[in-house]
This record gives sequence, structure tokens and C-alpha cells, in this order.
Amino acid sequence: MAGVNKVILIGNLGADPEVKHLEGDKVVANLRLATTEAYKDRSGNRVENTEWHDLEVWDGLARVAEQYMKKGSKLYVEGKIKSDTWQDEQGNNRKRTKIRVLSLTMLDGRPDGQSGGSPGASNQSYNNAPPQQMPSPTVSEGPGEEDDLPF
Amino acid sequence: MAGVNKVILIGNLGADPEVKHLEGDKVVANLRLATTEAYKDRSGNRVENTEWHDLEVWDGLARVAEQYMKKGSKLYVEGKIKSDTWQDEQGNNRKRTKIRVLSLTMLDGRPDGQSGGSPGASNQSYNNAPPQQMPSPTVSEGPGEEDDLPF
Amino acid sequence: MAGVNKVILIGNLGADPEVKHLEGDKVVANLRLATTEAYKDRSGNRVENTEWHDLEVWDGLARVAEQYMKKGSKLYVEGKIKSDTWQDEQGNNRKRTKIRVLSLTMLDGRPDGQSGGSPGASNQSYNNAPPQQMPSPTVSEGPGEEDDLPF
Amino acid sequence: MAGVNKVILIGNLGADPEVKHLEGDKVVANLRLATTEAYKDRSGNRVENTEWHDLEVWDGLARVAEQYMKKGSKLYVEGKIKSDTWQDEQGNNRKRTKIRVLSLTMLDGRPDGQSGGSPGASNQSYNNAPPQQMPSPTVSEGPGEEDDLPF
DNA sequence: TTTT
DNA sequence: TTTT
Repeated sequence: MAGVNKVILIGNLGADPEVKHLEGDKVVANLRLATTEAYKDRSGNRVENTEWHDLEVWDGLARVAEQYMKKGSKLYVEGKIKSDTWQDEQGNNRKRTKIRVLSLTMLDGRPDGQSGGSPGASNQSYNNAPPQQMPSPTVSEGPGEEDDLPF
Repeated sequence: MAGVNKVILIGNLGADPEVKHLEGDKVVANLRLATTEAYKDRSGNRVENTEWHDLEVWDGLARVAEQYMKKGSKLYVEGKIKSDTWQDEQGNNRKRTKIRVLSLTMLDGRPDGQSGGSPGASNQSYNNAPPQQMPSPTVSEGPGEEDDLPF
Repeated sequence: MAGVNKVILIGNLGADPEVKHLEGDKVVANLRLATTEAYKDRSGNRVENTEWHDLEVWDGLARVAEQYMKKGSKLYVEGKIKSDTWQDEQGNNRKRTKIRVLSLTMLDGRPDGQSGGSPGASNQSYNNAPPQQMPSPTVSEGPGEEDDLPF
Repeated sequence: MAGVNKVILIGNLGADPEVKHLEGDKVVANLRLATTEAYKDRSGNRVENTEWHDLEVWDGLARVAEQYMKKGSKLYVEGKIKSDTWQDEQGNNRKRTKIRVLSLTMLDGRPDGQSGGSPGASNQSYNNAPPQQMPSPTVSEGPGEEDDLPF
């Protein structure tokens, strides 16, 4: 049956994006995102707990990552859980889980080098497809895509 | 700034979809969706609380609604909040809020008349754009769109 | 049936919170939150679209709003859609929709006046105890609650 | 910083829940949930893709799982990603990711053996008290909890 | 390995 | 006005 597999994260990058340019203008970026929760335990001590997520970002979003994100960047991410399974050299079944990113918003201020311009334009959303909330669903993945970014 | 405006609902239709075919192959469907929560109050009595939502569905999704949904249908819906504001005859500012649907999954069994066929294909997801989780982002809105539905 | 009614927003406050202290230590805050989406239209022009949301926040969360939020504050919000219906003086059915907030994260930097102090206290998450779908709707909000906030 | 780590799934159980009763009335259930997406590839062929998720459910929710869920059960799940890391016998860093469930709704019809009885009891929502981002992590799970379930 |  |  057609189900739902949705992940929503807000956190910070633990390292600069690792970007690979593949043949045919494909680009993939791997990001490490930390989400931290804080609470007080029974004794009233503040406890902090960090979860690290491996994000996989493709094409237009990967170009955005390459240009605008770096260690420490704060992001809102939507995506889905995606796992790879394989057998290791010992013949054990192995599994690795990552988040395939489908939509991104930078929560930092305006990206470096984007100074000047209209107030209120600091954070940018990006989508790996015709932006989910876009009236006209014409978006092109590919080399010329940056021209379609909304800024 | 680029923000987030996301709604996720699971509920049942209170009435058959109202579908309007507009010029230029545009179609819009209005749906009434009930989401019910239940809990026990302090006295231990079961309390049920229903919220009614006005959904607005366009084009391909509207055609799906027209064909497959009816009063009582159970849906998973993703969308965004969208309100209209205007002045009424008395000059008062008025506001009406609805949900613009961006993605749909039918949670009922197989749609009527869809018997036979592959097992496990009972619920269907639809998306008003290249399906969010689709590798290749080629989807065409328009008259021929039904051919692109994944079944 | 038990359904799902969930809203996720990221945006900025359009005004300072309006806070009312009610009898019995109840507190309610009303917030106006703007979520903005930006995209390019067919002609390539950047278009910006803002939706305004009325948020209703109770008790512990309302105290947090009162203390730390002001016009311009940037928030991540989870909640549910909740509408009031009534008849106006002309006997017309009226409906007003708002977001009942169940969880909040401030996305700004450290709140004013919170300089120095404990590490790890930059952005804060808050939660209005009995979550949406919790069986027993007995919230233990109250005067001593601030002591439980995680900072 | 306080971030967001949220997962929303709709899918079916691939096996009966595995339930362990621990000392001190703690209960944990492990569930295998399949989420399936379907789409047409470039050649127009219907493709189906299933992702398997390991869910971990505690206490009250685990008792609900034990009583009402079985292989094939259809669920709506909210939770967070949680991974364990360790070193295996070869000294390799290993990581296993699962979903810690915070809220559940059964999307099947009335649970077996629950025929007759109270109206409004078809699908049920359950919540594991201290939500993810709640300041005080004191859950009151325990033997008497079932009495608080909303049916 | 992030954030404050 | 839905659902069980």
C-alpha cells in the first residue's frame, strides 16, 4: 500500500558538506546534521542529548548545499528515511540508514555574500522538485537550475 | 523569509467531494474532512471532539477525488493553511481558512471498481506535483494526467 | 475515530504576544505568526506570499511567550487546527480558525537578558504537557512550572 | 541547541510485535513497519519500493501493541530517530537506527475481540506521556495505565 | 562533529 | 456532516 515515510529535522551541520559531482551533471552532497534535545532529569539536572543524522541531498539541493552551507549551518529539513542493506566481508547482514532530503530551508541569516537587498529575505527554501507549494510546477533539474532558485 | 506552513491530517470525509470543472482543463474539488480526537476527562468519561476542515484540491488530485472519494472516505492529507480575507457587506473584515492539499493517500481499502490486480495495492498516494518521493521529477498536470497516476 | 490534526509552522511573530492572566493561574497568549513562501513565477519574477496564523498558547508556553518572545521572534511551532463557530448579530454562521500550540522552539539566538549562564541554552523547546492525543487531559500547569523549563 | 527530530510513518507491520516485560513494570515492544511508495518510472512501469523501519515502543504503548497489533496491522506513527552506536568484535564502529515511537494511531478497523461496546472506538490514538521535547522526563507509566486509555 |  |  502507498504509505507515508516522512522526516522533519531542525539542527546544525557538524561539518562542511561533502559534495561529489557525478557524470551527467548529477551532484550529490552528504551532510551530517545534529539535532539536540534538552530536558531536566528527575534530579533537576539539565541533560542534553544529540542525535546525528546522515543526510543525502541531490542535484539542485546539493548545489545549494555546496554554495551556501557549511559547518554550523542551521537547517530545517524534510525528507524520508532510506536504508541500504548489504553483506559485509564476514557475511553479516549490515544496514545503514540515512535521510534522503526532499526539501530544505536555511535558518541562518542571509547566506554569506548575499548582503544588501530586500529586508525579510534572509532564509531560503529549496525543493528537489517543483517546490511543493509552488503554483506552477515547472522546475528543471540540471545544470541551469540555479536560475530557478527563488532569489 | 522562507518559512514552513504544513498541515497533516487523517480523517474522514463528511460528504461527497464537490467538484468544479473550470476552463482550461482546471479542476477544483472541495472536501469536508473530519478529524476526531478522543480522550477521557477527569471524571473518566470518554470525550470525543471533532474538528471540520475545508480542503481545496486542484487538478490531478481533484480528478482523483472525483473518481475515488465519497462521503466517509478515510484520507491522509498533507497541505498548507491558506486563508482568504475580504470585506463583507457590512464592511467587516472577514477571513476564511482552508487547507490547500498538496498530497493525498487514501486509507480505505481498494477504491470501488478497482478489484482484481496486484495484492498490496489497496491504498494510493497522489501528489500535486512530481510526487515528493519520486526519483524522476517528470509529471504533467493537465488532461492526460491520469495516465501518470501510479496504478 | 481517532484521527490526526497536526500543524507545523516556521515563521516570525508580527507583533508582541498578547498575554492574559486568568483566574486559577491560567495564562493564555495570542500570537500572530507569519509564514512566507517565495518562488519564481512563469516570467521568472520572484514572488513572495505571506500567510498569517493566529496562535493560541496556554499556561507554561504562554509564560514562555510572555517572557521571551516579541515582534519579530522566529519560531518553530507544532499544534493543531481548532476553530470556533458562532452566530453573529445578523444570524450568520461564523467560523474562526486558530492554531492551538502544543510545542514550541525558539529559533532566534539566546533570548534577551539570558546572556552568560549555562552552556547549551541557545534555542529552547517547550511543550504543553498533555499532548494532543493523550488519554488524560489533565495538564499540570501552574505557578511552579517555570522551574521545570530546561534552562 | 534545542532542535527538532520528528518522524511520521504510515505503514503495516511485517510481523507480530515482540514484547519484553522488564523489571519494574517496564515493557518494551519492537515492531517492524513497512512503508511502501509506488510510482511510475520513465518507461511508465509501476514501481513499488518498500522501506522497513525498526520501531521501539515503551510501556503503555507497548501494552497496546501487545494487545491489539499483529502482523499486517496498519499504523500511523509519530516518533523520533534514535541510533545506537557501538564497536563490534572486529573493533569496527557500528550504528543501528531505530524509531522511538511517541504516538500511535491504529488505522485498521476495530481491534479483534473489541466487537460490540462503546461507539466511537474504532481507531485509537495512544501517546507515550513525556513527549520528546518535554522539560520533565517523568513518565507515569505503570500497571494501572490501561485505565487511562480512551476506550 | 553542530549549536549556545 | 465523517468514522466505529
